[in-house]
Amino acid sequence: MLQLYNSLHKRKQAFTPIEANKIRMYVCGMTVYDYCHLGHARVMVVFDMVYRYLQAAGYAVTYVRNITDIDDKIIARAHENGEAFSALTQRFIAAMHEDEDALGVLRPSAEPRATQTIPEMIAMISTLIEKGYAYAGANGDVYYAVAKFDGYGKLSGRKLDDLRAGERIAVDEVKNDPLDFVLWKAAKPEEPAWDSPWGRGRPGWHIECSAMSQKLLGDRFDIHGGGHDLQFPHHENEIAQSEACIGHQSVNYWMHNGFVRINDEKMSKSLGNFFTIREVLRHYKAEEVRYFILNSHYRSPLNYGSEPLDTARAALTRLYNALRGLAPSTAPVDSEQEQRFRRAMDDDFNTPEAIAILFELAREINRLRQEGAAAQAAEQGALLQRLAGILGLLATDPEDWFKGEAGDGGLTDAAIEALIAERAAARTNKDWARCDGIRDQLKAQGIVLEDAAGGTSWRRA
RNA sequence: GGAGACGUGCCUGAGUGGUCCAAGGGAACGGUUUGCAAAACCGUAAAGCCACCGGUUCGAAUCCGGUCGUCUCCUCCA
Repeated sequence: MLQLYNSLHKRKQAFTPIEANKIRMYVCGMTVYDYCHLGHARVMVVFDMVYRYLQAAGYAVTYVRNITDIDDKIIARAHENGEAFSALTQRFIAAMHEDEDALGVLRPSAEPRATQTIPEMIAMISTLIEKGYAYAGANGDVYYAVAKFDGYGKLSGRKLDDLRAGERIAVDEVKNDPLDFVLWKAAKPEEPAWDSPWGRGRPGWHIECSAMSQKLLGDRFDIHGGGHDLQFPHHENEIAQSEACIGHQSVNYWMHNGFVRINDEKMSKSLGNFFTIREVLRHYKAEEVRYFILNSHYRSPLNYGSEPLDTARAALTRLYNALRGLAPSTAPVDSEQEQRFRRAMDDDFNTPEAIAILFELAREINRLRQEGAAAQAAEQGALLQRLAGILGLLATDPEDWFKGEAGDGGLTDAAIEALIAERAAARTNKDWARCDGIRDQLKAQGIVLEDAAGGTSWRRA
């Protein structure tokens, strides 16, 4: 029985889908004006893990993750670059897809774009005005009247009075209430704009998600996810918009993932302390990054640094080592390990616990191997691969993982094999000096040799 | 100022009333294996009371209160 932490109620709850065996899930995606950083990577990987696990658990999952492709920052950046905003967003959408593919993130069922959902947004805003939840300002902007919505603050645990007491709310004479937020922004000349009943303009950020989720998932869906920082105001505003519009609850479970941090500080664009995914992938394999993310619980803070990534590398080396050279086989069904794996995952996606079970399997495989039980080892190997696959791990062929690619100026596979053959001859002659010389020579070039009963294998460290 | 989260070994990271003298990974130490290594297996050590203080309970890392510390949100942010 899946239990998940619902941010709306601040506790774990048993998960019950709206429709039996089906799940509709929406996650707030990226605003595409720059390369994705590790914080984005965490959202991608975490919800990819959720998506994979829910499917493995037997649900038919419709997973929607939007793309915000119109926004102030996009307009500003395009202006700086002297290019059309659509050219900018197209480029960064492509880059985002490259990063996702590298990280083994499955494409969502749908990736709606804000600019392709404008009519739905306009319709929704119109409904909100009709129902008295929104009003058009004198300047052509349309605002949501926060005070009109009774449940405002229920997700983020805020009270209107507390918000008003905050010093950071700017006074704005166009708004009836400083807390009101914009649904439609009148366009300045030269800015991208769409026609609307309130004049040419563009949608506010919050209405985008309400409209896109409703368009693709309907008035009521199961799970809504996103980064923890979106809880307020973005998700709070989404609730206000969607629920005022349809007249009932729209999302059953809200999930928020924790931040990636640098030296105990949130990694963010505004702080400037971020690493892009592609930067990190120059030093580490994508699977190491994925392991690093999944090795802590999705709601915990995650500190980025070289040590945890190195640890991830060592951990994956151990797991792949267990799989190396195993014959293809069929995994046992409903084994004790699999049950425990599922129990861990059912407990609000406890991936660290689930990963611990992968290591137990690795140990078991190595043990069986030593005992000469090759067939059983292969079965457990198949199980290890299947369970890891639910996390999007261990999908690479072990040989490829270990051998990787020869870097610039590095030894080719053939050159390495030749030296190993030469060393094998020296071994037969018990010419240990020559043997060790070759091994040291290779080691100096990042090649590690491992002698086993069946012969010598090697890996790029 | 308001709201909230967190504080577990050398590092990382689970565990949220008894099965915990606390999982898993990394690092360390010993043994087996190896020509020697590496990898692997077996084992050991490492958290003297799970930030600190007090309370509830037959029993707490786990619940409650306080203290200290760290972080987040209240402005765009995943």
